[in-house]
Amino acid sequence: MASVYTETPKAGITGSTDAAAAAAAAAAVPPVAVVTASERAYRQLRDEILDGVLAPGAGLLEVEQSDRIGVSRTPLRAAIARLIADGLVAGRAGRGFMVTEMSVDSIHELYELRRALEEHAARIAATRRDPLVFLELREQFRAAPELLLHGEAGLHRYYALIDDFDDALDAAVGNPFLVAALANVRTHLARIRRLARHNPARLRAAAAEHLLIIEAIVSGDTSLAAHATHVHLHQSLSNVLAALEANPAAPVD
Amino acid sequence: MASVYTETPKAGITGSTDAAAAAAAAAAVPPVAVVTASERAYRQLRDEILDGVLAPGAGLLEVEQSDRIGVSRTPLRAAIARLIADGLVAGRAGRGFMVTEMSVDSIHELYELRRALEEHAARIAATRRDPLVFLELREQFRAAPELLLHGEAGLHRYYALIDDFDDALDAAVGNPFLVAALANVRTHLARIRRLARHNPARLRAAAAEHLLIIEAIVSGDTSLAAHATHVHLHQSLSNVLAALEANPAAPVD
DNA sequence: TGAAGCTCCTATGTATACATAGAATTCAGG
DNA sequence: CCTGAATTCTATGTATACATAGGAGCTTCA
Repeated sequence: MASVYTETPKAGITGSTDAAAAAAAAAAVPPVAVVTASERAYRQLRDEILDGVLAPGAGLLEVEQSDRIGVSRTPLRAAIARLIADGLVAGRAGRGFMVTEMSVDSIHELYELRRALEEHAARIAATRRDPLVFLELREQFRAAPELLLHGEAGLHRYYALIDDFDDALDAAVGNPFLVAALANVRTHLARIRRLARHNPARLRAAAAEHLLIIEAIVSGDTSLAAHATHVHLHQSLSNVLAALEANPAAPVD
Repeated sequence: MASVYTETPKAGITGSTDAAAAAAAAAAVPPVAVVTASERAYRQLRDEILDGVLAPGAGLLEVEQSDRIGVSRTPLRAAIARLIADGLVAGRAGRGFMVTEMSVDSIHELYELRRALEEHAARIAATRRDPLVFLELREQFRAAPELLLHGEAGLHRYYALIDDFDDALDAAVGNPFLVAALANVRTHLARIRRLARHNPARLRAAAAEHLLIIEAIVSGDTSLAAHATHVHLHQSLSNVLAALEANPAAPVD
């Protein structure tokens, strides 16, 4: 698709860096910002579901949503079809569609799949990785705890760092099937993260866990990479469940 | 839905007879085959891709396909959207869509994901299985080599048996996320199986490998279940690659 | 003859009108 | 007052007409 940055009307804290990148991309790719209506509808609905703006169980009516987003029913239907494929929306028998629920059971199930995929991915990455990339990541994660002392901006950079790690893992794995499966898991994970965020102690511990995984990958220790990933996911799940226990109410504001 | 057989737009001379038949059918079986047009289009295209009737790399034009299948472009677009989500179809930049290719590399990649998922599933099944189900399956697989001596019909029953095994595995796992990921893998696998079928010796060996997995699951031996699955997948991949080596040409007639 | 530009054409993207099934509501009867 | 059935209403499923982008082919000029 043409432009990567057509949405996010309010982001852009990094300013000039992003602008420069966008400009370079635009120069390289003349067909600017021809994002289709269905793409816009898909991204907006997806973001809103992931952010909890559209709560689990919320009904999605075609006319209502198409009117709200400003596209006709046809592209909106395409968007909903994609969301159904993502598992974020489910069709109700006769009465429209709804945002899928995320029960505690389904969180367990999601993490079970996540374990299978990420442990395997970690093993593979430890074999096929580009050492330089992960050496750089190691430095970043060593400095990560520092980020957590700098408020909201630092938090954002921390999360961006985790995204970088995920990207590096995907690149090292180099397997489109596995990467796609991981992407699907991360989609659902994004809905869960909302519940458990803002826990500095946990984030510091998570950084240390990531660091161990990275060191295992750097040194090519497949077994340690897998086991460290297992431990990390165990701790992550525990944290999520504890957060849910403490705040059983629906996470939507 | 008006009629299930809308494809004859000019029929309708029989009038009352059809109406009576429709009424009788509706009375007898309320949930009558009200398969939507998009569902029909999806299934037909999917089957044709999996069977190789639509060869990898083949172009899919909306008008052409909608005309051929007998639905309008709208439901056909929905069908193609689902196929894209399945990874069976990819959009080409400006020139329509095409059936995705299956290179030797992508076969390796698919089996890498398959290993991750099925080994994990086997472990889980060995823990959560219903013993009776797998004891029954064990009997069936013990008798499986016999099936291979009875021509085409026996072959069909053999493949049906493997489907039963997959279903039992899914049921034992009881994890919608994992089951969905497995289903996706099996979809792509179906395209590969065409290449390597009709090899009685391999099928007999595969039955023995399945038997070992089942026995591990029955006895709750998680480690053996995973390792036996790994071995099975290794042999399966080897067989596929050997078949490809022997017949490098595209399998499509 | 080659290359560059233009035109046409094709195939997707979008909007809208219409058909239809299922749910909710309401009305009638007991 | 409750129950049942018919009706209305709503929301999806489908068809089709129109808009538009991108490429292929042709034409023209050097």
